[in-house]
Parts: sequence; C-alpha cells; structure tokens
Amino acid sequence: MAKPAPQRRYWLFKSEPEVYSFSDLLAERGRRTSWNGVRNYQARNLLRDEIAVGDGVLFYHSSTDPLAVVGTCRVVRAGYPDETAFDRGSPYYDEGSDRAAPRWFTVDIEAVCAFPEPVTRARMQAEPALAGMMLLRRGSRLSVQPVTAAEWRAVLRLAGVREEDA
DNA sequence: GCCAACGTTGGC
DNA sequence: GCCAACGTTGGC
Repeated sequence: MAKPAPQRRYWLFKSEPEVYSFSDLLAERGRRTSWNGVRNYQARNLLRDEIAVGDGVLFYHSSTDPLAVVGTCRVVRAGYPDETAFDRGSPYYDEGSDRAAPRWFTVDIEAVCAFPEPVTRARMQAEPALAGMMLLRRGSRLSVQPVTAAEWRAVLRLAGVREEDA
C-alpha cells in the first residue's frame, strides 16, 4: 500500500526588496534561488527540519512601501547547509559554523506566481480571515514563518489568484 | 526617527 | 540559570 502523500504546508518568507526582491527572484536562472543568510535559530529550525519540497511560500516585502505579499514560490530543495556561513567573504559568514557541524541551513525556492497586484499589509490587516496571522502580530520578527492553509487561501483570494496557479 | 519586541551576550 | 545590557528588526 502506498504511503499517503504528506500534507503540503505553507510558509512566509520575508525579504527587504532593497536587499532581495521578488523581481530579483524572477530574474534568476530558473526563477530559483537558495534562501540563504538566515541567522536566527527559530527560522533555522524550520528551514532544517520542517520545510519540505513542494511546500508553498508567500514572498513578503518588508521594510518598504508598500509592505506586501507580492507572489508565491514553491520549495524545490529541502534543508541543507548554508554555504555562505563558511565563506569568509560573505556578509553571512559565521566562524562558529563548519562543514562537520553546520549551524545554518537554507532551502531552494522557485517563483511560481507573481501577484497581479501586491496584497498589502493594510489589506491583510482588514481581512478577518487573517486576524491570527503571525505576520500581523505586533513585534513579529521571524523571517521564516508558518502559514496555515486557511491563511494561504485567504491571501490568494485577496490577490485574485486561483489556488491551482499558486 | 521612534520605539516595542525580540534575540543574544556575558557577568555573576 | 538568572537577568541586565545591548543590538537588531521592522512597523509605524
């Protein structure tokens, strides 16, 4: 008997567009990138242990105007050691991480859907279905966050995007 | 620019 | 292990 397929899960990745925008992702070969440089243990644990190939990712622009979810991605490679932590020339270098015992992890994502219009934070705050969303909690700083299936669907609805296109 | 929230560091 | 000090994040 075949194993049941694991439930697809959903996440939200934050990025300052000045540093790395959704447009930058769309311009990558294969619209793919390694989500490296995350240096927070809680986020690291999600990247290393929880995020699976096929999971959906909301791409959020932080510290900008307007604050918004601008598109979706899918995970194309699950957690593996973040090479930038070993690279002395990288701004993300961490001498406490080595290949024998990597401290930081990354996943690869691929852009799936650029929203026709960004779903702004203001719009999300006005949406009852998103009342409990981690992103909207005061002081929420985690750059890799879990998103519920209901929140995922609500954001797609606000974006005017069909689930099968995201 | 302000400041609340949160994470990390380090003395004890 | 506690906790004060400090640094960073990120919305406002």
